[in-house]
Amino acid sequence: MLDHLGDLKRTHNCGELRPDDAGKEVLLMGWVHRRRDQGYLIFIDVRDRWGMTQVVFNPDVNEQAHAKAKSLRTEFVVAVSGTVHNRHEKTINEKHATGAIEVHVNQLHILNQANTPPFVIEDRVEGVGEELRLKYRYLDLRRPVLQRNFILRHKIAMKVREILDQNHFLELETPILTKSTPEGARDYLVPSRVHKGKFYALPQSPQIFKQLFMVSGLERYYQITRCFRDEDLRADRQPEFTQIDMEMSFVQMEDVFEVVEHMMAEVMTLIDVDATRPFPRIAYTEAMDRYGSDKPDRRFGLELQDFSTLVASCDFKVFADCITNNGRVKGICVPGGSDLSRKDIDQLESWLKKDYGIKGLAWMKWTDEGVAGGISKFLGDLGPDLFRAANGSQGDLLFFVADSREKANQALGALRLQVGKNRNLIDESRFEFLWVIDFPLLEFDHEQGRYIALHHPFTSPLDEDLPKLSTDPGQVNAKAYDLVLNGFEVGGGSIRIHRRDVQDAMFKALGIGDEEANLKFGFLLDALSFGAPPHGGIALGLDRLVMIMAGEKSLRDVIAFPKTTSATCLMTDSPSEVSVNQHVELGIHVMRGAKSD
RNA sequence: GGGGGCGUAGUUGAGUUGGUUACAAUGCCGGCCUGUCACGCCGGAGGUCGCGGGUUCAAGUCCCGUCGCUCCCGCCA
Repeated sequence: MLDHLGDLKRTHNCGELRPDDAGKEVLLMGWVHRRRDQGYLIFIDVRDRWGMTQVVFNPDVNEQAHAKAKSLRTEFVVAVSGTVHNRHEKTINEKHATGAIEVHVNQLHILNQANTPPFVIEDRVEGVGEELRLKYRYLDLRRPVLQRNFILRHKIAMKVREILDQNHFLELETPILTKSTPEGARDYLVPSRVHKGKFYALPQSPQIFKQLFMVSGLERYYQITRCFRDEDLRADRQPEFTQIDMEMSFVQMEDVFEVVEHMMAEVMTLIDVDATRPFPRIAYTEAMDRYGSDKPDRRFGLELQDFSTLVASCDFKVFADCITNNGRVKGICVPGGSDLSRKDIDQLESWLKKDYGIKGLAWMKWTDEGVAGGISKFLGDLGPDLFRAANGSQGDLLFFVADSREKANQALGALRLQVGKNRNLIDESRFEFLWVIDFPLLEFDHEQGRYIALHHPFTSPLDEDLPKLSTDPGQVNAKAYDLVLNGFEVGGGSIRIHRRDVQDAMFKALGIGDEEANLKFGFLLDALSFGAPPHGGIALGLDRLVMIMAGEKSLRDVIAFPKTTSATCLMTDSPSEVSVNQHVELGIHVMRGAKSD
């Protein structure tokens, strides 16, 4: 029989009672975490968001409550009132903050029953399958580890708002139902009932709207807002995610860096990390050359080495020919890597060949008997020279990739990360911020036969590169920047184009004609012609930031109701089919089994 | 779109070369227990081996297909 809540009121939460509270009459509410029925004594751990408190049912204290407690099961919702007692020395539980006290219950209210949960509500349930956890997400979210993540997420959002408010930013909202734009990620579309055959798009980011706020003279904007991108998922990519979106007027890159670094440093104090400022900066090309990545993880070394000059005229044809064909011979030196087995190396090689299209992964070891194995026999005296060039020492292993600069960088960048993980070279206690700057404005898309914006089409070119926009677009650098933390891109932004003539030139370079530009972005172009101030900003990925700060490996652990890798929700079973009536109302005809190219 | 891993009691896993009634832990149910805290002890229930097809005298095990979860490549201005 269930009890009503009535006018019962909590006096304390389950995490706060201490020996000082001994003697107090208290009332706790929460879930039955665990039941230990000793026959005479019944111990129950009552759990709420704040912690866990042991309550004791003793027939000598209250026989009725003791009898009622017999029926309690895991996850029942209870209210217990009783007296706080210090535990005997021998029975103190050091594992819990409340472990020195217990509540002797004289009244038990069972507020709700519970089915046996499909998995134990415990932190150490690493084994529970993702599928179950997602289906019963509300139970998964009862686990203290996940609750900690969301408490941290809340604190981060609060801190962000606090700092931005201090810096005179206004929190402003932008539409969720908006206009589909070309360029960029695939849009999620929403059909219009009123205008059949027409669609809204969910925002990939509020990019254009925040620029319009600047035109409006609101000067400083921010928003913690949802963004949507219909692309395939990864551990660090969900179809809907949250950005800390910011924009400021009358600023240069340095002003944006200043605000963001200040904000991030404050945010990091929430996990007792002291972020050293200013954050280091690295040019995009240097990042690619040294780390093989535009988001380098600087918590460990293993930097890429360029051996091209050394091997240019060597006898090993693979290397020499590669250099002759304008390629690069690069590599990484793995400290102590001579213990890698042939099998380990073969696995790495076949992975890199498949995923990064390189022709092969060469290697050699510096063993007790000198440089040996792999390609060392083709290199002769050059072997030791290469180890020296890479600052290697005995016991190390050198990996080589001979390919185009881009492919070599990309493959070695992936290898560097893999080796760093496999050999535990990454110090998880470190938090390394990094600005990546000097991005190219455009990159040539061979499939489309035109330039596309590397960042987005509203990114300002460097002032000095402006003339090259019409003559040599590929050589123009952008006023764009990414914020990288521990190998994740946690933010990206730019100084925007605020002049109509420059925006026109940009669209021209992108091969977007006047007509198309007007159709897609006419309102922005108009706005730029009414006195738009110089402005710029950034968008920070809140989910990724929380994930990294919480020490989690997946975005799913910091998003309350995340999607699976196939973009479904196992709890609500969305997406789902809708009635034909709804199709008709929206003017939609569904083509089953239709395939796009 | 492509590649890898996983799928067996409620849950997490084991299951040999294809061979009798599919195993363990935990959870669940019942009983016992006055200091437990991942309580303990005794007993019990619990299975469409993801799904479909094939090979075979015989399939959890081999083959083909398919679905789901997951990691990666492509994609993600």
